[in-house]
Parts: sequence; C-alpha cells; structure tokens
Amino acid sequence: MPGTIVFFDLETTGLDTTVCDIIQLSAICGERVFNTYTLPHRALTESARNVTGFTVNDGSLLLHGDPVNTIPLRDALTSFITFLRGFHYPVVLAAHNARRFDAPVLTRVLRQFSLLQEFQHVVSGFLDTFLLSKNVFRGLGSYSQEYMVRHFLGKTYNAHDAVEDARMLQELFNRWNPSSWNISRFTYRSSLAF
DNA sequence: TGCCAGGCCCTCTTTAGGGCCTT
Repeated sequence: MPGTIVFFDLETTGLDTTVCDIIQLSAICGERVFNTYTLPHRALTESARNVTGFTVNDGSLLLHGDPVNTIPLRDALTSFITFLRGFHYPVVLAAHNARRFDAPVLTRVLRQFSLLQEFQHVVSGFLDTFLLSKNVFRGLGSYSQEYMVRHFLGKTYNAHDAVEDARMLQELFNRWNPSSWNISRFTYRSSLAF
C-alpha cells in the first residue's frame, strides 16, 4: 500500500483550538519516534495543568516538577516536517479526535509560521481514529483512547504523555486493522481549512 | 461570578438539545 500512516499527539495549554499553545508534539511510525517540547506563551488552563502535569515556572517548562528541555516552536515544526519526509509519500497523520482537535491546532500554528504549504507537500491528510472507532465499533461504553486501550489491549498506560499516547494509538490501530475503506472514510485532506 | 471550544452524532429529531472527545 503506498503512503504511510504516522500516529501523532499534541499536549497543549488548553482545549480552545483557536488560541491554545503546543507544549509537546510527538509522533511514531513503527519504531521511529519523534518528540519535542516547546515553552508555551499562553498560561495553561487549570484543567490542562492537572491533566498533563506541565507547569511553567520562571521561564522554564516543568513536567511533574522536573525541568524539560524545550526548543522554539518553529524549530519543533520544521523538525517534525523533516521527520515526516523520511517516510513514503503521502503521509497521513492519525490522531484521536484529529478532526476536532489536533489537526486544527497543528494547522493553525503551521500557518502562523508560514510552514503550512511545506507541510502539505508531505502530509496529504488527517485520520481521525475517534470518528473511525465510533463508527466501526458500535455500542462501546466510551470511545476515549484510554478506555479503548483497556478494552482492546487490556492495559493501562501513561495517558497524556504525547509519546505514550501516540504509541498506544498505533498499537490500537494495528489491533483494529481497519479496512482501507474505513481509513479513507475518516481521513480528511490537510489542505482543507480547519 | 462562572469555569473557558465546537463539529459530529444520536434521538423521545428536522420548529433541537445534549453528550462526546481532545488539553
């Protein structure tokens, strides 16, 4: 099958996709892992602090109280594009709730840095595993990623670490082994405005 | 004081409301 599915996840300062800042950007494809942290300009919402464990103190990013190395957001984005270029074209980026959350946020910041076109030369679309799972597995109690990792894989994990979220999503997806028709049904072109 | 958004999906629907999922 031509093309590549890369699983990714963002940790951000909040849930408002029009203003939130990216704190952690991670992706995985097979054994190849990408992970970066950036210092947000906007304060984290209280719930984002509680959920992610990130705080900002004196100009430093802390994760559960421990300092984390950060790089400028532009560098994180260009490194991400370089990482994605290493796969067979076209790349589809998969995330849980990608259509409503991860894709609009990533697209917005790429546009801010005038990197969206370059990104679109590598990434053809976003696959939303939330919408896919809701339609393929009817009648589940929940479609949160944590619930489905317990349900399908029988394990718990370090949710809200972007690397672990992306890793578990890849494992879930491999377990589901969805048809190409279902994959294409829930893949949205990256050139569409979010 | 209140507790941030929002498109999709479901249904006791379409003259609409409410819950989900993401941080």
